[in-house]
Amino acid sequence: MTQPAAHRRASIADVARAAGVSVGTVSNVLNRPERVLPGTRERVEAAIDELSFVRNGSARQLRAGTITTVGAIVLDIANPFFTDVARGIEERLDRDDFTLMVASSDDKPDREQRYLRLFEEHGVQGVMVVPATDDIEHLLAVRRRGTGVVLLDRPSSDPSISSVAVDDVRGGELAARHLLDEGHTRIAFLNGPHTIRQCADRYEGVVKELVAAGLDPATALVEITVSSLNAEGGEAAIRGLLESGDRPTAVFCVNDLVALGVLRTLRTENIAVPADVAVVGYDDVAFAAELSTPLTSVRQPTHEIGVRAADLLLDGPDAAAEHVMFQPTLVVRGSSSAVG
Amino acid sequence: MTQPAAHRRASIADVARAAGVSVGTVSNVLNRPERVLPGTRERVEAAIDELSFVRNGSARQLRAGTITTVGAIVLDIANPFFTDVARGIEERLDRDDFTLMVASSDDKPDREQRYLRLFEEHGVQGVMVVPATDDIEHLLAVRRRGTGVVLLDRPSSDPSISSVAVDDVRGGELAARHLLDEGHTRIAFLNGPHTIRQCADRYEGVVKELVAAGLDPATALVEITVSSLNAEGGEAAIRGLLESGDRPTAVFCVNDLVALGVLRTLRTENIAVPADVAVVGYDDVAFAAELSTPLTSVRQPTHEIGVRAADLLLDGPDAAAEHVMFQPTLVVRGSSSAVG
DNA sequence: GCTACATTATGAACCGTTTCATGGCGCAGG
DNA sequence: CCTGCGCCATGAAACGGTTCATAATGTAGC
Repeated sequence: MTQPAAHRRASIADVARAAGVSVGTVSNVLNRPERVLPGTRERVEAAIDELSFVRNGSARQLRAGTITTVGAIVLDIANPFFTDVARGIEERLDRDDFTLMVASSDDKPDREQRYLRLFEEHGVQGVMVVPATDDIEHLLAVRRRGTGVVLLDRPSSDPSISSVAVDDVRGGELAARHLLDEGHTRIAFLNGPHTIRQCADRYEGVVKELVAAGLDPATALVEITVSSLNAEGGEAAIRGLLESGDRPTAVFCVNDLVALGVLRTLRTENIAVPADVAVVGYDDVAFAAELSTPLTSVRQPTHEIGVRAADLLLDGPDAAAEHVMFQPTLVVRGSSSAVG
Repeated sequence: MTQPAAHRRASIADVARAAGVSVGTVSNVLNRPERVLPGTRERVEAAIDELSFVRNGSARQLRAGTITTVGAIVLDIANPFFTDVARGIEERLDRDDFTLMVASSDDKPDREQRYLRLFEEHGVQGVMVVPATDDIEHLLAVRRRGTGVVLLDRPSSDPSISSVAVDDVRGGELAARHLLDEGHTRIAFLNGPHTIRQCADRYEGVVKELVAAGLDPATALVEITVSSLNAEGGEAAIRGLLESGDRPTAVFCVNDLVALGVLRTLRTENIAVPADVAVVGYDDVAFAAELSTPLTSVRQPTHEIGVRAADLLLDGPDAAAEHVMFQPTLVVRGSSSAVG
């Protein structure tokens, strides 16, 4: 009945007092109940209920040092690609009774830093990061200080940091090759900033393929940087392109959300897909196949990316860094091909 | 140059020693730099860099007691509805320099409990929860112990806990009313378990509307509980329904992901939508309008839900609990109506 | 030269756990 | 009866920060 002082949470000492035992015993009840006589244990448990005691995680961790949580920092929590990866991570972590906390950097380096620091300061076992910048020096520093780091969805430029990625250059090639095969010679690429490695790599792949086909990227390719990597960004970019007058015959979008915005806009503007403009997306999210014009997209093994990343992190900080690279595949549908 | 012992992170004491000052001074440099002479400050900062010191968040928090982080526990991190809400939360938190950690309960009460405990033990300012069960006694307990709690997407049955919800009974009514207006008299409702309040409420709304129209729910309505609240769940459920032989003329899905699975399956099976079977979803996610058969759906103000919830949490633990209830709207499209 | 006061730096107390050396106690074996 | 051992419970040290009363030093005013 008698609660401890107005706003202070009950501590282990309060419980000990209430149960008439020492703090050590309460701690034992909490952590190694088998070492405590059943009678004593019950008294302590009663006191815990009575005071509705909740362990102070900070104190616990301060002393014990470790915690079975890992953090994930993704670019955009509203992008199904990243959340599918997150589900893969969760599935793997669950097996080892680890927990996952997800944070979203919103492509912003300072937000990424902030969450990174937060995770590190709180002593998580490790962090999986989709970096918002090309420079990963800050991640190396975290790694050096003993926190596990796995790069998500982008290859590591450093041998000491593990990564699970998909070959984005190849992805760009696949998309470009397909559009070339369909007869397009003027392609717009609605891309994100090149500071995001995936964007730079996909661009590189596209250019490579154009050059291989004997085209001059300077004329055959127009790259537009979207304001945000989602449907709104796609919509704004395609509108700009349409208003500019010289409309390309094909649009390659850096992800399916951007493609969604493009398709939406083209439909509103009564521009036929793929007849007037072909559209290719990236990620092959769940709804891509069900759109009014089913979306051609570059598929990545999302779930598997998450699982492997968690694998690597759980291998522990002393395991040798590994660099997993998956290959993307192209899924052709109606948005880019009459046959699709 | 001389790093501290092999695997121990540098502590404030190490920094103090290296800089030739006391620990108190280091702490001041960290927290109130203006109180430290520039010269001293620089020496300390140099030592911090040198030792690549990172504050121990647990120790800091143990003493300081507070932390500017809030947690969110949603049912499914891969559901755009929840991540849109999360973005709303983030946007609001950002203004007050709070950070958000998201966890996914996967509809599982024990996972919800686990994350809840994790958040509470680590002393977050508050938690926003989409409860996986009808019983929220455990949330009340958290609240009583001084951690802020806001119910997300479901009304609070308790006056002491704030909530930001959308009228789900009304949502069910809107969907049912619409299908009745379209002439359907045998409706399948692919629903989640009634332990999830939203599911129970939407069911109630459907039944209400059927009764109001003079129909007997026992014959006019068949409720099927999906195995999971996503496309796979929807697919499995509709397959079961098709195989059972007596196919209803309309399917109402508890969310748009389930509806996506249904649409996908119906297309594969060459069943015309809405001619053979009408489909209505819930949430009006971004892609709903762009599907091959644009999806009729009950729209909820996702972003606004997140913003308001964060508002309430940031009001502090002593503010009076508030119960915000938004009204859903029906967006009619081609999946349920020829005119849509 | 002395006092009053402002500015900086100090170091010990404290936060709430876990851990571990220590001690009390009962019991079996000799 | 004594020894040795196993079982429980104890209480203090330790984790790494923050905070605060206090000390040291410098400066201004009289």
